[in-house]
Amino acid sequence: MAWTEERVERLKQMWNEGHSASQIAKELGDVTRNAVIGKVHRLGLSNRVTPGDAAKPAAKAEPAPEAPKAEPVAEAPAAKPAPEPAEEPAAAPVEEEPVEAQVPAIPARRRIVPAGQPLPPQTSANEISPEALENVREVEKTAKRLSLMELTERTCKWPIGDPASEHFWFCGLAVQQGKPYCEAHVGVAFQPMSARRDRRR
DNA sequence: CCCTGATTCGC
DNA sequence: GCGAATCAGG
Repeated sequence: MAWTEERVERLKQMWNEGHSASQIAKELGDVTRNAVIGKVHRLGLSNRVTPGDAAKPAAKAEPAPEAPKAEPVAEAPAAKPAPEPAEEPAAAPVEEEPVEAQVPAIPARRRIVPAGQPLPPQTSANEISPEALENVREVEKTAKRLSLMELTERTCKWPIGDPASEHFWFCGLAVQQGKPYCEAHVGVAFQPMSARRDRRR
């Protein structure tokens, strides 16, 4: 199918609205995302401001053979439109991003746990947001209940139940890209440092 | 592996 | 002009 004015118009609109090339392709029909991207470029659109895409150096295939000079670019600290958490990691030198807890929040009830493995993380209710916890409970009802052997790189590895009992399995839902857990579990597994300090005592 | 956009180049 | 193939990155 050709690029009629109508379709081009639709393309422009959607592109400017922030839809991805594949989304646009699906919407228009009879075109691949490649076709859309190609058209976008020929139309001179392209570098729109995609949320989540702070700064993308678009150089690669044909790097200028010139000596790479370090330019003293006055780069703004990239004011991210993140109106979500009003959390401030105190006045700490931000190295990368608010350090996340790499390990599921372990219950502080270790002392009453008989010898053995630590309890599965989800068995405790600490300072995680109630909504998140509620969400997790709901999600766990639909868990795939995978065994260790059934886990793959794209299945949520959040443990559910007592590892020593028969009623133990892994969530198994689709993981959030990059993360080891599904969305719901990522929500309770990764806490900002600020929220973790001084739990005990 | 899923996805994103960017670029190249034969058509 | 078109877009598949490919590349680069998340």
